[in-house]
Amino acid sequence: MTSHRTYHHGDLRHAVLAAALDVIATDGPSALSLRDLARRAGVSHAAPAHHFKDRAGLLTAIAVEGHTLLAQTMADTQDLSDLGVRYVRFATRHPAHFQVMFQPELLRGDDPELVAAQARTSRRLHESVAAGNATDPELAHTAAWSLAHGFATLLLTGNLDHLLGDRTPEEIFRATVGLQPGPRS
Amino acid sequence: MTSHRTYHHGDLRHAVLAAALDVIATDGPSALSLRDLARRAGVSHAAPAHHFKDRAGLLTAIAVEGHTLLAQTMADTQDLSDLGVRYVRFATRHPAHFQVMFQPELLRGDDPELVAAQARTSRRLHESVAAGNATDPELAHTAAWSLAHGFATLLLTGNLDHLLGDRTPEEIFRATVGLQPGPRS
DNA sequence: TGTACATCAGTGAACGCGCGTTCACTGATGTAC
DNA sequence: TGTACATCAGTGAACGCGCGTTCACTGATGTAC
Repeated sequence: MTSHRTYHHGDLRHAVLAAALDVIATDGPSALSLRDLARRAGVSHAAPAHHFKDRAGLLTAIAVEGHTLLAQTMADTQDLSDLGVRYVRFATRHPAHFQVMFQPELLRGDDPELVAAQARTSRRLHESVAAGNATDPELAHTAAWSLAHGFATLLLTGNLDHLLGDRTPEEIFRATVGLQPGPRS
Repeated sequence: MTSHRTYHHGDLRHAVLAAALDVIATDGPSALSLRDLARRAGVSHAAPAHHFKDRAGLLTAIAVEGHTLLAQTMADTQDLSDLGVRYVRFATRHPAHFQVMFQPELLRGDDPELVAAQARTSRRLHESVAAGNATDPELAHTAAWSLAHGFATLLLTGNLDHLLGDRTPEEIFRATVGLQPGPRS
């Protein structure tokens, strides 16, 4: 309700990102259009291109942000199943980011910021697995990642709705992991 | 190269479905357009609507087919980790189906054929878990499904490419499951 | 403190494009008698 | 075996729409002197 319209938006980049996350969380990435985001941000239709060249640029920016958030969420723990819980937490808190960052065909795979952000997440995951001292760290890594990723994906696509009573997704995941112990050492 | 153009295509429904699967496997479901599929099938642009009212109708048909194929692939086994291997096999053999069938916002959720097909798959999964005699079948079911689904998803999005040497995805999954034994009985 | 200039962020009109949808039609096929 | 009619599958012209992109522009901000 800022009635004194300024010519400059002030923080259009963030406004467009926020609108995009909103659209993605509701209708998926395919529903995105730069014109629509401009409309939502109350700005002329050509303005967003100023900040993110095009759709792929915008989605890549979201993926970069997502990797940063994920790496943060997963910091400060060496426990493998706790890492999984945090992975699921990230997915529920940032569903739009999660949905975008693992769909390479939506992104500019060669973007240097993206490459760096992906590397940071990946390193974080590998560190914790290495600390677990498994016989085959690579497979342990894949198993842990698959389990958390599958749970998060099924959850976000509504395929686990029947489990959601009064428990949070994280609690359910914790219980699930309890049944499915980490790799034999 | 059938030069004698007939007015009636003969099997336009299948031709459109095949073209759609091709597009989805290459560029994802968002790249689908009925006009493009008509073009690929060599038919006028309004023809596909005759068979599948619209995009959602087409994708729902694909999801139904996918569930039927998945249920077939998973038939004839009671072993839980074998079930997972078959799940992964299905995903690699029918990547387009797999991509579509778990994205509810693309589908007509109330389509009776779809509901029935989903129920068949779900029943198949639950039967095998029940045979496993776990303390909490519901969680064992979720764990097994998450693991297989996560692996398949990461694989199809190219996030496990670094593991693919001369081994097939199924072999890698088998090794992964070996490290991650089923629920304690 | 004031002025001149460069840079940056956003505007708005215009364009061409591919899309879904509608609609009157036509050719092919199946069925009744 | 032949004819008449209904039904079905596909055609092609037309429409309106939202999109991305381009481009000359204008208002706001920052900096040098």
